[in-house]
Order: sequence, then structure tokens, then C-alpha cells
Amino acid sequence: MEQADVTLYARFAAHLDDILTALEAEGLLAPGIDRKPVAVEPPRDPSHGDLATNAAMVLAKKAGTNPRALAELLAPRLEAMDDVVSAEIAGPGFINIRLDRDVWRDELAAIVAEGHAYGRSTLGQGQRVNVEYVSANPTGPMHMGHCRGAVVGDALASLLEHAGYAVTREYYVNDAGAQVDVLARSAYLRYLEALGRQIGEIPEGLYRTVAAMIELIKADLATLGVHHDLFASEREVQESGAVDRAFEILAEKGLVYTGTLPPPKGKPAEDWEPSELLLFRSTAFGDDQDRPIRKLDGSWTYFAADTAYHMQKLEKSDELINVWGADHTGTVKRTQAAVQALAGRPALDVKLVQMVRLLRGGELVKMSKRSGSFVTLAEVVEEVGKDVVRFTMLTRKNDAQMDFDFAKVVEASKDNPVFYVQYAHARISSLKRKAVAEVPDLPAEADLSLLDEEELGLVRLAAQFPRIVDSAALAHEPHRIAFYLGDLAAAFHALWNRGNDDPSRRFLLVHNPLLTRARLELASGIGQILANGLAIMGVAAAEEM
RNA sequence: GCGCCCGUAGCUCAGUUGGACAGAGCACGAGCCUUCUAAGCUUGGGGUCGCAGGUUCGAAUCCUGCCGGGCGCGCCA
Repeated sequence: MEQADVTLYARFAAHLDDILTALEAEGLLAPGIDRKPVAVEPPRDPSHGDLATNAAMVLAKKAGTNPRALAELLAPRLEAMDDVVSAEIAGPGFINIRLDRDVWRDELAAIVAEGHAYGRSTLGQGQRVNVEYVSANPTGPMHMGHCRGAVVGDALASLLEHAGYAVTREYYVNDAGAQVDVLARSAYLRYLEALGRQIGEIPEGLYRTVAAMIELIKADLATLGVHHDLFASEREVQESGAVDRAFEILAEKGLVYTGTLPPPKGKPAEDWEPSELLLFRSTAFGDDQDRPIRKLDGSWTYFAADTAYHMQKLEKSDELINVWGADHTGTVKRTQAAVQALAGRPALDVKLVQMVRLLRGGELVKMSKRSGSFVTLAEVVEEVGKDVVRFTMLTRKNDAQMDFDFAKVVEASKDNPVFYVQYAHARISSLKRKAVAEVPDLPAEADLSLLDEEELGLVRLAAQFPRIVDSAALAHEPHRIAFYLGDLAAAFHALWNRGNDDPSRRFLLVHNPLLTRARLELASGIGQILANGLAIMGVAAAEEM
């Protein structure tokens, strides 16, 4: 696996760490202070410089001094570093660092040299993460309700891979239980009829029906570019004896008992009767109620099988992530409780994706399962394209409600981030083609000293990409990539538009091959970041539009 | 009744896990362009970050309590 070099920010953080160690050795700083909160970041306001650190503010209290005094100790040593032009104390104790311009020129060169590896990191250190997503019941083709989870899960998995985790993409097939059999059978037959196909011989039994449904689902997901490594079967989990094993473990920990649950709350329960059940003590981990393991008829509950399934995942992974629909809100705590009980630590994060409302020119598209008038995933992908669906699904936080308007998402305008980002990449691709074709004597090497302050500002934004990837991966929030790409595209377009008023600011200057070459390098670097970010999202980087 | 999520500009939403005067797009105001560097550009106005306390050098961000929305709450999956 290719890995990017240590980022600019990490490099300076390491230098800063050395300085702190030296101060300790010299007796100027109390030893043993936790340095975790120390950060080296780009300042919000670019006029403050290239880098800023909060070290003085964060450490002052424990060092028994005030931020200002500590900053005055640090600043001269930071200023003595290579590449540092100045280190000034500002505000409550920030240290603002200005770097030699060559740092950014070198960073641009690094972006171009590392290519698609730029932005990859070793943050995950090969830790094994299991991402479970989609996991729709195999009762019919994918509809739009499943779409967002599919994209969020897939992009999250890809994001974690870029950040150095070993990722497994998994789909949990709910193929156990009599009801699923009935549902699957009827839904499958109806689907075949709807397609006008000959039904022929009726599929025999649960297994074949479910298998056929899964093939349909895989095909639907493939149109979105979504592929799983593993399809785990609930039926197999139950038949393998994993459920017994899981609850033997939990019983040994004293977390299983026989008891009676209180009546359900919220709505009046006419048919409710108290009964003795085998229960899991999920309240020990923050759930509001203990959860049944066996039904009255002695069979396992869904929760019991799910617990065993998570145990299986834990055997192969260090961390688990489930991407679920918001209608599963109520089951999050019990599942996390089971995982914590089995793993000995909270190892499950659940991302709940909110509903997507389908609109067409502002009008709500009505969907009703009963009338069979739901909009399928395949239909939407066919109408607007895979890239538009994927990008749009990542323009909101997963837990925020979203509108998907067929008219707006295909609009070719600045309001549409999908278009705006792809257009930036296409524009750069077009520029590269034209430069080669139209500018004579284009040098092979770019002289980046020709880039001015404004152009280097764009590099500075591009150089934040590795940080964005890491922070998005840590937060399990792939949408951050989409927002960042929107910002980068906007900055690039703005610079490009300078050429409208001032032709000397254009990227392509037929009579100035040297400057054209330098600006071409800048554009290539931006294009590379856009491509790398889009790759995480699973969206094609358009060469032309 | 309980749990989870949310409340940021007129609208739709970001906000780098506690940082420096709270951001973007739309809409609104004012200029510019009519350009094969095309599907506009530049530039303004606009916010008690739901309310009230608390934690500390510092809070939209963390804690508590309210107000107001959404979702979910049986051995269903």
C-alpha cells in the first residue's frame, strides 16, 4: 500500500514536541505534562500566518505559569527552525507561524509527485474495522430508502481505507424467520411479474428465494458502485450455534437472567400480559430496559441473533460500525450494550441515516409501499446517474434530513455542488489538454517560484486535504470530504475567473510557456486533490462535461 | 412517561471534536461582463448560535434545567 509522507502539520507538530522536550530537559518546563491537547493547525484567518499552535495556552496551567510567559519561551525556538520566517504571539496565547514560501511550493510538488497517494495516511495503523451497511431485508429490489445508507456506508468504508484502516464491507441478510419466507416469496414473484418475465417453476423454499433476491440487490447496488466483501446470513448465524456461544459468555458474566419486563410504554397495550422471559441485562450498559433473548416459544429473538452476529464480527475486527436507517434508533443502545459486554469495551459506533424526501421541481414525489409506487434505486440511478446520486447523498450530515430534488441535482449551475466540483476537475483536465496543444515550448519542469501569493493560497487550501481525510475518518463522517471539495473547487474557480478581467492572470498564456507551465502545475495539484477526494466518495472525476 | 437526534442569516445548511471578530450557497442591494477562461464575475447589508445558568484563560461546541420540533419505544424484523 502506498502511503503519503507525513503531513506538513504533523512535521511541525513533531518539531514542537522536540522543543517541549528540550525545555523539560533544561528545567524550564515541568516534566510529564500531557501534550495530547497540543495542536498545530492552519489558522482560521489566513492573515494570521501559515500555522498556529495552541501549545502555550493548553500547557500553561499545568506548567504553573501563564500562557503568555510560556509562549515567549516557545516562540524564539520555533522561529529558529528551518523554513520558519516568524513566530508571533497573538491573542490569548496563540503562536502564529509564518513559513518560507518554498514550503508551499514543495507541498505542491509533493501533491503532484504522490498523485493518488496524497492524502492517504497511517492513522488507522492497520486496525481492522467492519462497516455494516444496507442490510435491507431481501424482500424486493432496492428503493430510495436504502440508497442513502448504501452511499454513506460505502464512502465511509472507503474513507477509512484511505486513512489506513483494514476495512471489511459487510451486509447482514435477515433471512431467518417464517415471515421473511412469506414476504420474500411473494415479493419475488411479484417482481418477476412486474418485469413481464415468465415465472416458470416456482422457486422452492426460502433458500432459493432469498438467494435470488440477494442477486437482485447486488445488481441494484452495483449500479451505484457499491460492493460488499461479505454477505452474512442470519439463518447461518442461528444454525451455527453462535447464539448459544454468545449467551454462554454473557451468562458467565452474570448478564443473563429470567425475569418479567414492565408493560410497553407510549401507547396503551390491550393485549399485553406479563410473562417470564430469558433476558439480557442491557441496563448495565445504559439501556433503559433489559432485552429478551428467547421468545415464549423458545426460539431466539432477533436481538439474540444480532448479538451473536456482532460477536462474529468482533472475532475478525477491532472496531465495528453499523450504518442503519433512523427507524432503528431504538435498537442502538441494546446492540451497543451487547457489544460492550462481549468486547469488554465500547467497540460499536452506529451511524443513523435520516430519511430522504424525493422531490421533483419542488413537488413531493409520493411513495407508498402498499400501492407499490415506490421509486426504486435503479430508476433514480438511471435518471440522474450514479455520480449525482452519490455526491448528493454526501452533502448532508448523515443524521440530518435531506431533500433530493430530481430537477436540482442535475442542474448545471453554481448552486449545485455536484456540478461545481466536477466542473472544476473537468476544467483542469481541459486546461491540461489545451496547454499541450496550444502552448509551444512548454518546459518539462515547472518553476514554482513563479507562483505568486494568491496562487500559493490555493496550495495552502489543497494541503489541508490530508487533515480533512484524517479528521473525517476519526469522526466517521464522509460528508466532510464533500464540503471540503466544494470549498476547494470554489477557490479554484475564483482564481480562474481572475483571468476574465485580467488576461495576464490566465492559466494558459500562449506567449509565456514558463508561467503557463508553473500554473499548469498548480492546476494539476488542485485537480489531483479533487480526484482523490472524489475517489473516496466513489464519484467519477469528469475529464470533460 | 422514557430514550436518541435536532434548534446557527429570511431560506437550505457547514462549523476542522474547546480556540482568535460565527461561515457558504440561495434570496436581497449595488456595480461589471455579453466573454468560446461556457453553463456568470466582483462587491455590500443581514445572526442575542432556541432560553437560563454552570465548568475555564476561552463555549455554537462540554454539563444541568427549561422551551420548541423530529424519530423511536412490546417476544416485530
